Amino acid sequence: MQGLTIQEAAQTTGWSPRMLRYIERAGLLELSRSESGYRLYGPEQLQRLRTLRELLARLNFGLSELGFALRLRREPLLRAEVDAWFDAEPERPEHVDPDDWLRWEQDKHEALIAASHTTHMEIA
Amino acid sequence: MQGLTIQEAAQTTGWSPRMLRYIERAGLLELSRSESGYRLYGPEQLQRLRTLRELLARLNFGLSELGFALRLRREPLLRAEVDAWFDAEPERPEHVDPDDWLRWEQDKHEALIAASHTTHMEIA
DNA sequence: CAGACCTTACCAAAGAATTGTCAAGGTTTA
DNA sequence: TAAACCTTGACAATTCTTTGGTAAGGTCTG
Repeated sequence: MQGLTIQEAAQTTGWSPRMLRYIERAGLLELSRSESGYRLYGPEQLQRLRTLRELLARLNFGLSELGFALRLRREPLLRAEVDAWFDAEPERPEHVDPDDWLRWEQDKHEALIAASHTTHMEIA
Repeated sequence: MQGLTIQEAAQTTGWSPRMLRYIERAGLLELSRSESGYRLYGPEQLQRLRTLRELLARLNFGLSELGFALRLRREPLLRAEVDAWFDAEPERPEHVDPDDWLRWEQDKHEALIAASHTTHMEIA
């Protein structure tokens, strides 16, 4: 039987079994199955799961967001429409006070979603 | 004073004033401001707001997801890491039962997140 | 100056995503 | 066969996002 069972995989990756199923369900990891339907985690899957943990923690986003990134790669139409929306007619806003981009100390949670946009735009 | 005020913009776009501020805060729309700090919505902004409504409804995703798409374009590092994760060593899973991809009638909410991956993969 | 706007900040209701847990039933292994 | 796994499905606690208010104070217009 090639690969670890879900419980073993959980131990070595730090995810709970519940989450491992969730991640699979979200389309973020493909698994092989044993004859009888058991999930089988190989070295590559384990590696990806560990990397995943790191990514989410380090870059500050969640599974649903990664799920959307996946949609963007799998659905060219979606990708196109989203790109189109972003690229539409920027029409220079005249009055963009640089203050607006430093005024980053505000509402408890609205700050969070906003913060994500600057997270990796260091002082530079 | 070039542009509609937030209340007027709300009326013609279908968003609430609260949401218009939220959208701006999320980095999804840049606005000019009047001398005294009032948000000014020009025709382009109004158009983008209407399009946005459509997009979200039609393609079935939310502001946070679009926010993440924005991060992906603005933060090349993030983009690179996410791409790298997706592209890592696919290691063919031997046993991918096509049933797994039709067994789409399940858990009340887990079905939803999963469904997003097939939404636009018609019968074809 | 009064009324009707606007601003930001905060609190909280409603919804959705995340995560645990348990039940009913099949598999593996000692 | 019994213990210790696995499967899927469901319910539910927790947490995060989305959305609406409301308060305190500034602006615009009559």
